[in-house]
Amino acid sequence: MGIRERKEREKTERRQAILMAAQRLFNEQGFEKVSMRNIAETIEYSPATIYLYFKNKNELLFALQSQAFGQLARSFESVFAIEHPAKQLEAVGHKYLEFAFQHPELFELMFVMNGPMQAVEARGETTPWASGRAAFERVVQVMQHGIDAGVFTRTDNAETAALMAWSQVHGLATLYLRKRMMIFPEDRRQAIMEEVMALFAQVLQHGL
Amino acid sequence: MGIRERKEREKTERRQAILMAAQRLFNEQGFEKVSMRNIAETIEYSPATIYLYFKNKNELLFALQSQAFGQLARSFESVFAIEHPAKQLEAVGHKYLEFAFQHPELFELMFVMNGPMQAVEARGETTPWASGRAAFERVVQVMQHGIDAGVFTRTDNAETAALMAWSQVHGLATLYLRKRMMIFPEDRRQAIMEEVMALFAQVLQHGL
DNA sequence: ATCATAATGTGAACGCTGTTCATTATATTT
DNA sequence: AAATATAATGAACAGCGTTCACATTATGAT
Repeated sequence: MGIRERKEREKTERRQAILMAAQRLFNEQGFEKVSMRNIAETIEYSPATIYLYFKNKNELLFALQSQAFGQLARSFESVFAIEHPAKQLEAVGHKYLEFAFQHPELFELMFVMNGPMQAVEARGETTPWASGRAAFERVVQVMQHGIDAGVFTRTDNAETAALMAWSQVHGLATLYLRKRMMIFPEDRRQAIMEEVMALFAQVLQHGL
Repeated sequence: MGIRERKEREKTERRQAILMAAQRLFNEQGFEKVSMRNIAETIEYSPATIYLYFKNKNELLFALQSQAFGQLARSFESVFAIEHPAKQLEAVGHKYLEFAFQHPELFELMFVMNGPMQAVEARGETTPWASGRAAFERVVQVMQHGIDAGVFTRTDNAETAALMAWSQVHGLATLYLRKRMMIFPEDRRQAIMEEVMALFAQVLQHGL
């Protein structure tokens, strides 16, 4: 009897439907419109029903965040075709920025919102933050490649160097997305960001 | 008749009392507890009364944010005593991190929350974001000093270079405060951040 | 001192939020 | 067909920002 299997399959299908509805709300309406009631409405369920599939909103956001980090990590994959380590690292940085600009609301979920991380904390130390770690690991990999190739010689710690590069680009992205670039004229913001990216690439080579 | 003056003074005093109450709530209870109702309760007023002194919550947050940026800018002042440009810049970075760690909730208000920036947007293009600009200007000043002294030679654009340095430290601070350092073991996080800061200082000198 | 006017403060309400729980409806098993 | 297990829901709670008709208090003019 495949009833048990069908039930399970249907259950995960409904779970996925909830996640997709939430993702759509994120992308189309912004994170502020992602309420349990709005999600419920788009899948034509009662708000209470969602709680049969997710313990609470934080867990739902966590699941969504994990998916989003998967997307980001996948978007990094193409850069492994590039050989020159410095160019490769630069490409990762631009992929990161591209993702941030194309999915600002998902980016917010991944790096700004409290909800998903509270879910991680609530789960205790048993389950680490796997999706975030996996995405970061790709950058570490790129950095290690540069160290092994003898292009980056000032450190042998790929993790620290990767975090430095990540922080640089992440800082730029968040300052922009959180509207803190308002100190610059609107028509100059894009150009300034590109200048910063170019300057950082140069600094990595020769210093400032 | 100094009645007019007294009235005005009393009005600004009450406005200030509201801001102080809000600031206290920020620092002691966290940004989530800063509700109009909680602010009203701590100054023993009705929630509706606050709207006689601030158009809405966003404007209140904006006023608070401006004060906080003033604090940050003031905390930068001591570094101007340092002569060597690289050391000076490094000191600014550490002051920034120090501020972020000592006032995480204010930092959130300054760099993460939407409210205050929505107030800026609502005011239209007439009033720029002065408090943020002023704080950034100090970093530009430090960077310009380094360029003029011939220590930083790879660019003559102090603003771009300042934004690069700001982004680097800001990215590190936000990743930490937004709990995205969870990919590292808890007891290693502090050390890793210091390693990144040290590495960046080194990279500014010689590249990676 | 009395009265009109201006300034200041408030209670109650609206629609929104996440979440819980007793109840109802549906599907499966006996 | 009856009993049981699964799935879904309506209603409620306490919180949120905000508005507005109303009440209170302080000022100015007579």
